[in-house]
Amino acid sequence: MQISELARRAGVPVATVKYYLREGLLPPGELTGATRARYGEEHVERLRLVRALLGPGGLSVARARAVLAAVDAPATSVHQALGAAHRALPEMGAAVPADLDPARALVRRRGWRVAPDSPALLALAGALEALHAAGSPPPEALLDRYAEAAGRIGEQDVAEVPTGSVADAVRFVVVNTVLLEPVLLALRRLAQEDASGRRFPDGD
Amino acid sequence: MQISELARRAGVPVATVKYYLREGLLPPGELTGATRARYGEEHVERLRLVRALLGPGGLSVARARAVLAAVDAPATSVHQALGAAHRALPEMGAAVPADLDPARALVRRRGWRVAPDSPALLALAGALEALHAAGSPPPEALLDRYAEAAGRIGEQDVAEVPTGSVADAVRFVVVNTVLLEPVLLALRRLAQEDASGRRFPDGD
DNA sequence: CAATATTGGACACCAGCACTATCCAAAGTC
DNA sequence: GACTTTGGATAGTGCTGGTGTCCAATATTG
Repeated sequence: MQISELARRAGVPVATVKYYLREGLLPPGELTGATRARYGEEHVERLRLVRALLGPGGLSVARARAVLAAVDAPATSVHQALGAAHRALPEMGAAVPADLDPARALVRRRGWRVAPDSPALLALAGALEALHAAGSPPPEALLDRYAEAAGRIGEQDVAEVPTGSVADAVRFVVVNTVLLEPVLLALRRLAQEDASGRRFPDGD
Repeated sequence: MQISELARRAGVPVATVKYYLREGLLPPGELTGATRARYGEEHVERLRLVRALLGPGGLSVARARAVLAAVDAPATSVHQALGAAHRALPEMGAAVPADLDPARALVRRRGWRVAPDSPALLALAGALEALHAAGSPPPEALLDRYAEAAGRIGEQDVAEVPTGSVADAVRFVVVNTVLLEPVLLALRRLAQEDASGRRFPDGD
């Protein structure tokens, strides 16, 4: 198929497809002449993935490129690939937290073993600092419950990873890590809404 | 104190403080002359809150304005105020999901009572659609576990809300809803990292 | 075979966002 | 009285995620 059909199939303007090709989010089609290239089913899927990562996933183009590079890279082991995918995915607050200790303490209380320079650890420290600066330092007990709930989720995320093919595993991890985030946040808000309705019953 | 001291105290450039004043994120100081205004401690706190919402909280200026308006609005009941704050906080995917049913079904399975037009419900539907489009439709069981974990968190979020003053309650809800999101996401990634290390033990 | 349409590729351009810089006259400060 | 700072207004910046326009080369159609 040609670019116009590819664009139509994924519901994306042709100009935007060209943009993604330029940005390296989409692999080039097979050239069949100076002004003709052929695209396949896999391009349609990839394009849909790109749209999902950029839109609901909330990734920037640059981050999506890094993430997709991790997806494409031939990996040797699942764990290694997961690590690469995770590292490509910072996306979290860019602020450089001054004090990692509260985050480290929380992780230690859970008994989690994580890399000392894990981006998520930095993000956690930054988020805790922001809460402090905003005048609402969260009590330890609350954080522990958050961590417990997050632990369940992370456990389950990893348990679901398919072990058949490394490539499949990586794709699975990337898609689920990114695209289940909005799901989780939306569910939290819905749960809050429900709980609020039960705790403060009135005619809104 | 004057604008320069306010800016210094919060670690923000003066030009940026002026910008926030223009944008209505920060209430104007008390004018003491044509070219002089006085700011108080509450401006420092508010400015820090604004920075936390815009930076780690990930809100846009427009969204932050809406959220802060909800914080400032004199509310009559806690539940009402929470609803207003929640509604000011969409921030979630702007895509208009075509099919709300999967999201509704998930909420119903949990027994949650939420508004049928809740922004979070739309966000959930959109996120589920994105997963589908990306070729990784999540199994129901996985979603149910996510919902269960989210339920615990939402429950706890609401349980912590102070009931003394409505204003305090609103501020608490807004700050915690927004600023605990990055905490939760970071914790999930850390839990994934830990679980991955346990499931796929090797020398990274 | 000629008229028309489409393509890949290059480049310029655009709108929105969060600031940032400059300027000004009025008002403090030393 | 010189110097600095202020609030307020306006314009400009850098970045991001696209769009629009143009081109010669190639299909496709009549």
